[in-house]
Amino acid sequence: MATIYDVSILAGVSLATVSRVVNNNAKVSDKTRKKVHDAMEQLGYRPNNIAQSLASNRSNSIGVLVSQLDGPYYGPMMRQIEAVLRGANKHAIFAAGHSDAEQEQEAMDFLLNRGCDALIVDVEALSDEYLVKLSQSKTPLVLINRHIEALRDRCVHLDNVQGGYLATRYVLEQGHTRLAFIAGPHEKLDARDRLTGYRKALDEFGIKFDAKLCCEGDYHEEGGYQAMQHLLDAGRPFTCVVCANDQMASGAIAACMERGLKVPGDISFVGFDNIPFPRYISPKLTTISNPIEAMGLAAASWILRQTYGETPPSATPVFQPELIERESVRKL
Amino acid sequence: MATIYDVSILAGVSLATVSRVVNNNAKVSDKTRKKVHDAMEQLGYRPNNIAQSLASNRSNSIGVLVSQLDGPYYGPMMRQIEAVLRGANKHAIFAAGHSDAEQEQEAMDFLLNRGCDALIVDVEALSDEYLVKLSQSKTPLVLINRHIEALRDRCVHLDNVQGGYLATRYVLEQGHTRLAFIAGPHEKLDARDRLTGYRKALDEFGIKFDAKLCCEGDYHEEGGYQAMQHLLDAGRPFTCVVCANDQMASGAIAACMERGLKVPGDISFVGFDNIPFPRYISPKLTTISNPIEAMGLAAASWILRQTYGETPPSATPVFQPELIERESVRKL
DNA sequence: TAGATTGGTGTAAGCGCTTTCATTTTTAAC
DNA sequence: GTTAAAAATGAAAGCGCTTACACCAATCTA
Repeated sequence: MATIYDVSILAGVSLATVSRVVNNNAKVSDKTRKKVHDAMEQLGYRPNNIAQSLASNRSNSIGVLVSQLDGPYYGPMMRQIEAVLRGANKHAIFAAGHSDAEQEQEAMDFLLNRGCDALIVDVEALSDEYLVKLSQSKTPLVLINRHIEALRDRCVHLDNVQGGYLATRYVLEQGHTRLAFIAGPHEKLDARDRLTGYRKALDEFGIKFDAKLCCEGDYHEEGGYQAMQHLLDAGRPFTCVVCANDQMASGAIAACMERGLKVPGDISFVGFDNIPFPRYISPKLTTISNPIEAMGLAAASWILRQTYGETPPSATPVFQPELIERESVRKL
Repeated sequence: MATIYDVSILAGVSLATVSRVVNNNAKVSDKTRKKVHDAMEQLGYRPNNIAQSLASNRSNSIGVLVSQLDGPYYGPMMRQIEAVLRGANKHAIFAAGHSDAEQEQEAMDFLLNRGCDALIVDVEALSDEYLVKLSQSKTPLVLINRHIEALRDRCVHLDNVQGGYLATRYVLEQGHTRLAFIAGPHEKLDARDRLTGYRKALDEFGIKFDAKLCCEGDYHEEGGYQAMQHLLDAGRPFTCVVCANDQMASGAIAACMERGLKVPGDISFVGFDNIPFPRYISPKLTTISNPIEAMGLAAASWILRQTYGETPPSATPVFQPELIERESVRKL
């Protein structure tokens, strides 16, 4: 592999000059620039990223810590982040935290050790204090799916309360009055927020919240399936289930089907997140949009500007959910 | 940040000795080792990965090139790869090739420029010749979902012909004789193989392949949906559809539902890949298993041994698909 | 025309490690 | 107690690049 030295010899200039044309960051005469470009081309020269990083104290890598690398939720976000970063000739190092304090911490250390220039982080178990402290180090940081007031201009998140509210208000408007709720894990902020939105809408319609009709799931199909069994076995009547995400809604619907219940004939469903799959099941799932791709884009752009840009980025916006009306809710 | 130099001063030893204890790769007396460890602890020393890489000509990163970063297929594979690599204190750099020659080439260059120590590659558009040539460079390479005879010991792939065969044989055994097939994109090898398996089973049962009942999709829900519309509109009768993957099967089932056709009452379906979602729709999809996680594991382990291990890895096995019988096929 | 700019280029000192080779210390053998 | 072999350590030369600084020539300014 040709080095910058080889190029400088062939072009008849100094190392420094070659470096300048590679980085395009200082005055070089057109004539010299051409000589260098010709030499680079002739040698098939590729800058050694690692040497660049060491010398410049920049790794050109951004650490991305998410709960999991698979699943319908993080996939699109990662895709967007990768695309934006690669477009800027940076790269992402993805790590999975699995919603567990120890694993999240280990993943953070891993990324920090890797010399990431900045971090995009979606963690649940790490404490606010830790994140605030981390944000004060010189490594830029942006938080996804989390709202910490002290870090508000670097939190990319959805208004989950509003989402829960929209979903619930919609079914109430359709005439349902006996609602059940399949919640996400209570330790997750977004899950709590979605529940808050649910209760807010109930309040607004003067319906009392019934804890017996609120069941906690794991955000996966299986959890929704089991929660639905509980709900059905509890003996309390209801005509509609609001689910804290689409995956649980799918599991819950499967449970109904198994018992011969019609959806939405007997029971109506609203989901949350608008993941691709449930658009293709019958009935098509009415749900709440979650612009995760836009959030990934926002996070990556913010980080690029903050870390490598000349002008600092503006504060990140709070993303707004919207109702996506399909076929899983019956009008009463 | 403390450097190796700081540690050496505090411990009263030379740089070289500190490096030895950090890498644990040469004889160091217990006494010295302890002094160094104490000094490292006291200073909170963390080796600078980038400097290590430059000096040792090892980046400790493995490039992973897949078609896409999202979707039910690659997610689990990436998760597995990340877990294995991180366990070995290496990291993956993921890049998406989008099944397009230009983008795949660009992604390859990107990863190569990044100084990856090895590559795990799932590409469709890049030619066999290119890959063979690449494999002759000093960067170890393993191919996923592809079979190149010259590189057979480093191809991690599923026996897709067998999978297509199993799916088809099963429905034939259930008494179906008029089958349709929704294929994957013909430019993809695995799609062609699955179709080959389908035809093989038809042959075996003495049923003539009918091109009118074979429709190409895009491996996504939408493609399956549209292919199904075609099939239904073609006017040729059939009782069962073999789909080249689960996503298309889901889309196709949605198309049937929309027309009021019962599944499996009117039309039976088999999928392929066993992705999580269709287990939770009604009817539960009968499909062919695809051990993508095991394949990710195999690929990552192979690469670790090949690149950093003392003993070279053995040849990669061909993974075998299995039928997963659920509820979407009616016995005639 | 002297002096001050400015643009273009080169020199060389690192960045924080690894690793070869030489040197010193310890151990074992007699 | 010698002496040779083995074990432990240190000195120093890079790895391929960036960048502060120095330098020289060309261009202005008055």
